[in-house]
Amino acid sequence: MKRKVTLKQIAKELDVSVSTVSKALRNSKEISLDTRSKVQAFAKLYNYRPNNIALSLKNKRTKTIGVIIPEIVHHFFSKVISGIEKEANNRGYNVIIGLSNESFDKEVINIEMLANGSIDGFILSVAKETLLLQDYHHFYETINQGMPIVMFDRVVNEIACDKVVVDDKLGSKKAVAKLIDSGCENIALITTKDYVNVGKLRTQGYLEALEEHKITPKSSLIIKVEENKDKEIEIETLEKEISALLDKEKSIDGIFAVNELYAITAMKIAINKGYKIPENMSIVAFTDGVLSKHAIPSLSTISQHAVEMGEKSATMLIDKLEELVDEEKYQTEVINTTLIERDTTR
Amino acid sequence: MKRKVTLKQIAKELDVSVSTVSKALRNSKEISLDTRSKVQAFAKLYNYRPNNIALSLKNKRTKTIGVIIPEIVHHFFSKVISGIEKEANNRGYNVIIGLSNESFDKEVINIEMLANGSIDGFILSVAKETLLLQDYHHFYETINQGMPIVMFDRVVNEIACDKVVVDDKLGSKKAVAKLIDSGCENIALITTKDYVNVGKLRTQGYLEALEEHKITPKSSLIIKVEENKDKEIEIETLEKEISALLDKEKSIDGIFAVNELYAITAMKIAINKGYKIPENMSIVAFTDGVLSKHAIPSLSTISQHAVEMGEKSATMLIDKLEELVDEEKYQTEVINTTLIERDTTR
DNA sequence: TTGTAAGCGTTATCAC
DNA sequence: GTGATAACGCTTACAA
Repeated sequence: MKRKVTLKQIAKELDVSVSTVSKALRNSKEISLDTRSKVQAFAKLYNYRPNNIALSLKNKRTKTIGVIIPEIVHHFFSKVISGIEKEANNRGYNVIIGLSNESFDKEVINIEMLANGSIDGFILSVAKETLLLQDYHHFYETINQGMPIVMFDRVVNEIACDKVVVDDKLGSKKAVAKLIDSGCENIALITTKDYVNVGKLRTQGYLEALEEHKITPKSSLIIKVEENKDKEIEIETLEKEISALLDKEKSIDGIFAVNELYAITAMKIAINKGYKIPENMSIVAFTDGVLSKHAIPSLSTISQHAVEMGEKSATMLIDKLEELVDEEKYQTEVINTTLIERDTTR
Repeated sequence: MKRKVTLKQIAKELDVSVSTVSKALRNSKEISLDTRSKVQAFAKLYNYRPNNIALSLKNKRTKTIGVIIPEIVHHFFSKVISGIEKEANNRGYNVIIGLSNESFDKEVINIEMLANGSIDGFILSVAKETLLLQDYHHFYETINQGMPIVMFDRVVNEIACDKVVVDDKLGSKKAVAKLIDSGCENIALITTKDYVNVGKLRTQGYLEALEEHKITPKSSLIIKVEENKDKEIEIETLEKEISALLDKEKSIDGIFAVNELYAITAMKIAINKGYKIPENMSIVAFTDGVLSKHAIPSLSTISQHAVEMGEKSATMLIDKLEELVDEEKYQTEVINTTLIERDTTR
């Protein structure tokens, strides 16, 4: 086993000084061509690679980005990460991942763990619990220490930092408009409670779309799901609510759900109840993922372009780190949504 | 903006030496109680946190694990990561992610990037291209430098390192046995080409299960999918093959597919052709994921316990890093598979 | 009880 | 053209 070789060892072996080796390897013309080639040959032979940690300490930058997300077993977030990773790697950065599991404490711990020199900046999406508690001290502290943050998707408006978001309201409007255009007149909404920002915005989009088309929203057509750590329970509860809704409101001919899973759940129940999709029931979901694509029938969705969100977040962060952009100026990038028409709409 | 405070600054401020501060913070009783509390109070006030990079350099360990996987937008891999992350965090380690995108070059680059001091050890699943090229020099070099590797799922048998695998053959046998037990007599197999190890093993399991039940395998019932970087094309091609197969072999009453997507694809076509599932067509997939769970009807699968694989991998790596286990002794952990019976089997 | 100095691996500055 | 030295932030053996 040959341990990693260091400058010191090369210097000793070749009987020159460490600084000579260092310069020779960077091909400095301070050093004679003779020495240079000798050193370089030796380094190559022993497969010398500079130690990143030493470089980080010296340069006060690690060339790595910290990413904190609520969960990773989630199509949207893993897509965002793949976007971040792609852009980061292109620009010579590594990516270190922390999971908050939607917990405030884990988010704080993860941030503290990474903020002590391990990374140059954060890209993150805020945990639900944090949003609920509205305790943002860890973000403020990080920013105060001069470490830049880019928030994506679940952002905190009042914090001064770069942000990458989707136009949730507009996305919803597109979805609902599609349903209306294809002839739906009684469109149900399946959304989350309002404290999750995106749920709130998507609900607004639904309402506005109806109003713009002179349709009076009826609260009896809206289900607001209480989220549960145990998804099974959440979905079971939702199933009952949907079933009751469809039994009571026979006129429903369209459903807009704020995420794939709610939409799939609704579709399953509708199919069981004998609805023909999309003939007498159309469905659109926010958030495009594998589930929608491979469902039978495949679901029409609003795509959030997650990969693009990741890329954009990384670009913004790295630009700031490399001072290509004014340190004090914060931007909010809005990523477009697109309607993907598949088999649940006419 | 208050930049991060260092030992040096505290020392200067309090007019003591750096080492006194260092010791005081670690509550060494070498230092007078008076000084200790003074230093600790000051450190607390200024929210002092030791710089991880400096510690890493000093200790020659970073307390971070490098994970290299083929893709992250993939239920199995993201589950494994969540397992790794959980165990790593419990033991005070961070996780840094590299994606190979199934490419040999990207795998090599990622490993080289991280192997230069950034991490203490690797957990990885080998890229398909690497498997195909059978060029493993980057693994050998890493191990030679004294950096431990744990391979999971897609492993290279000939490399001496710890491994965590699933018993693919046995898992397949369970799946096929289930089909046979529930009355299927003509079971089709949808698998990958043999160079992907898991595809090969799963095929073997299928064959053995048939033989053990005195059923003669028929090659006409087997589809070997040519994988394609463009999944769309891969699936389109597969759709045609399945359709042709079902048209030709009317007696098929069961399908075993080596992954979810192949199974879903088969199911879609079978449904279109008027088969009733599971009444006259049963389906089981290897690999449990969201797709299976939420498909309509929901798919019976063989679960690989991905989270457990991740946890186990992390445990093995960290045990080795912390020398709780013999450095020279390599183990292969086999994770059990379980049959999850849902609505596509009787 | 406190401080000095060396060392982790690297690079930049300056002296020879 | 080469090398000694200091510095990045921290710990620790040893000296005072």
